[in-house]
Amino acid sequence: MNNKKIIIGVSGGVDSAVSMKLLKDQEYNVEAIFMKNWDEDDTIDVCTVKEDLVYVEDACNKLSIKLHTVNFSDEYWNNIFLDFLEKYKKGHTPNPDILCNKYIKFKVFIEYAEKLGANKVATGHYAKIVENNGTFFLERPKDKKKDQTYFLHTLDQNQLSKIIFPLSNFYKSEVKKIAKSCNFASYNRKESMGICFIGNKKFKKFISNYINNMPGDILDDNENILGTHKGIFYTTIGQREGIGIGGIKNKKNLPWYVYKKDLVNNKLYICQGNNNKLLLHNKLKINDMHVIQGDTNTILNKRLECQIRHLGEKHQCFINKTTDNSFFVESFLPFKSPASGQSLVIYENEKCLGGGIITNV
RNA sequence: UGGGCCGUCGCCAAGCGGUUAAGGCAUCGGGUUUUGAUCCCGACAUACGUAGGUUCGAAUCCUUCCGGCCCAG
Repeated sequence: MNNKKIIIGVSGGVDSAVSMKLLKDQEYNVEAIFMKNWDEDDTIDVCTVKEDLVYVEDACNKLSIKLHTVNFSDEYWNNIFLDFLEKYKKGHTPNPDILCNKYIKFKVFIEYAEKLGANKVATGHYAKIVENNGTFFLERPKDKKKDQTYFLHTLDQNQLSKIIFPLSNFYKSEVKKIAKSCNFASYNRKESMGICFIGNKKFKKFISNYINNMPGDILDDNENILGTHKGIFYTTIGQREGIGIGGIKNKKNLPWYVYKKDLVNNKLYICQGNNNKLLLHNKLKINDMHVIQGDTNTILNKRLECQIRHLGEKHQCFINKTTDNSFFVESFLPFKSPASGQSLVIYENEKCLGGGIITNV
């Protein structure tokens, strides 16, 4: 039993608590790690870390699992947050949670687990890992509505070989039932959302602490000035909320969406209607392409599927290499409001093949 | 200064004598979502530029004034 030592990363939510329980049932020697990746004194207010820890301790106690607490704030700051800020300052919209999985949850965390004598780690992600003759594949989980492969597409063979996702064949509803039967305090806890270190609903306020926002013009596609924005960094492509443009004479009664940001002139361009052509793009340029298995040639010139956001619309697509070593992804169904900095993730049936960063359109 | 038009929620905008004064946008609150967004649901004018009048009854008719626009000048 002791050679089946596994370290599980826990968050305080039901998913990781139930994952512990499932691993325990499989007679693993389970120990838990609660990662702290942010020093809460830097956040705006709400410190959820303490509260999370209460739930974690509750589950660990009920399962008699040893709990370790680690602080990866420095690693997080250096590997993720600085990059995150850098991208934002360039007008991109990065996805820190993807980087967090790549550099923290499945790198620093694995290294730490190995020091504790475990050769396997687990998390409560909804995703599946399948091994075939020594090659590991990342696949969509049973519960398609909770599919988190989008956030995990940067993992490599080495990482996948060490990970177990206990929830790969469970529906969320089943997980909740198990949590209830185990009497975990977290069983009906509200899901936490938003970037891990910010929490929900505070994004603009948060980002303004790190980036200077200057007011500027809001224009339509004919260069008519429609209003003033509070700062171009507050916004992202496809955004509706917060633009503050009301009804305008001789314009349609449709909401306005950001379709372009002009960093140089600090101008924000908006258009009306969720399906406005200005928001739609059939071809995206992708950088930093990562492929989970094999090399990037394996994804070229064949019909694949991709999505540009978590749980987003699935696009049939073809991928080509560009002359400058980037990739073009073409889709018949246009991508709606693609934002540079966001990730495009590629699939073939149930398999997640990898993905890259949208650079421009 | 003559002539014409117009002033209804933060913004657009219906209503033209009896309506609980449409609707959209914005905003706010909630739901969905381990990024940013999107999306969904809910809230949101006892009040119709002002002061009088007509009428059983006015945002709707008349007059005063205030404000804005257009054409003449």
